[in-house]
Amino acid sequence: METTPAGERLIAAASRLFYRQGIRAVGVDLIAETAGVTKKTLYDRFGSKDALVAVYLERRRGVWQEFLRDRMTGRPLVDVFDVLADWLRDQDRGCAFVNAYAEVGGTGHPAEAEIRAQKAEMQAWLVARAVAEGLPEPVGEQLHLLFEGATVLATAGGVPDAPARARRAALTVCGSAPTSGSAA
Amino acid sequence: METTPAGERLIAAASRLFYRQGIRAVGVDLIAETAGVTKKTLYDRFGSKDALVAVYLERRRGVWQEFLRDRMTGRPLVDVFDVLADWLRDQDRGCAFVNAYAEVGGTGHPAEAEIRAQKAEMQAWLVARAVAEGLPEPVGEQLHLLFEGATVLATAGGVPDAPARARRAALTVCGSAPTSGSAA
DNA sequence: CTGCGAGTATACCGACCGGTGTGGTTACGT
DNA sequence: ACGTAACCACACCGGTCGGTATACTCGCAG
Repeated sequence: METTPAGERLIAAASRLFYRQGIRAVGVDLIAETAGVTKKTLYDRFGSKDALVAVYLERRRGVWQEFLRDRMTGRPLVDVFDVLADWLRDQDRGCAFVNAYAEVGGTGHPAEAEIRAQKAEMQAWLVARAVAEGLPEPVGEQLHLLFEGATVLATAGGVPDAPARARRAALTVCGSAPTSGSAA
Repeated sequence: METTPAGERLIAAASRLFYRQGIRAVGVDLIAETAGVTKKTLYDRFGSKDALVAVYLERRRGVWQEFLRDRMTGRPLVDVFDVLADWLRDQDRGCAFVNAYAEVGGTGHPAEAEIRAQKAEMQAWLVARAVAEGLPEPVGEQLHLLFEGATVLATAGGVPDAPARARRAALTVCGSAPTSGSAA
């Protein structure tokens, strides 16, 4: 989605507001006002609030993926949990896609495709990296479970060190770690 | 929270509607109408929509915990992921507490306490069961990560067999399983 | 110099939001 | 017989919702 300068300001304003306050909690009037733009411009660019929501998620998907790639170059896969911890320091409302699903899931909203796409993209990335380190594909999928679990527990669960716990679990799952005290 | 017959019908209606459509998406008029009750009664019983939301989550916490205890008696801890899969067959909108956090997180909403309480309760239960099976406490916490991850991926992620994957990961974490093909 | 895309400002729409107020009816406990 | 809790019906409140309409200005490319 490319757009005009006013369109960019609208996306920026909507992104901040949607993430911090939720999608339904933010009205189009507030978005337009925050962007220093009239409602007319919003509807000229995006056609509807729902479409703007989809663009918001599409952009956020790109931002996260770039952050991830930048921070992970040259580091072992388990460091993905340290990168997550860093990300969550600023993004204290958790996963925007999980949050969006909570609001629009199962309604046929255009954002649903973006949500599924982000989860699929993340899983594909983890599996690819796992395989590159000589690990079997299912291990990459299991790391994805730990990754999503850590995100949820660090935010909604109020467990700040969830990513660190996930890292330790990941070492076990990857086979390079202590298998607990009661290994049969 | 105990209440009158009309109050119970309101909680039942609110629970169904909040879970399926989201909290902000459901108005008090609809809740009252669905319960076959006037708005006045709703406000006489609960005082505000926010308070009703908190009661909704409080009740749901109890329902899940009962479901969990019933289904898990006499079964090994890893079966918790089978129980989750069963639960999610009906509850296809995922975790009500994660969803609620998406809508009210960080706003001082009375529901926040209930959300945190549910996650703490679930973790405590897993840790207790893990310890009872001779596993160290951190393993119980790691199972919690897998549990939350599986819930998210099975719903928002569109990965129906996420609980099954989590079960396999759990076997590794518990130390009673294949440690992947490339164990150093 | 003209046409057009991007933007401004403002006013409006019907519908719905959470919440309150008034008044009346039934049932039960004392 | 009286008070009270629980409910009903209905009407009302100011505010906000997503979305549309009209009319005007500016810069730029043909």
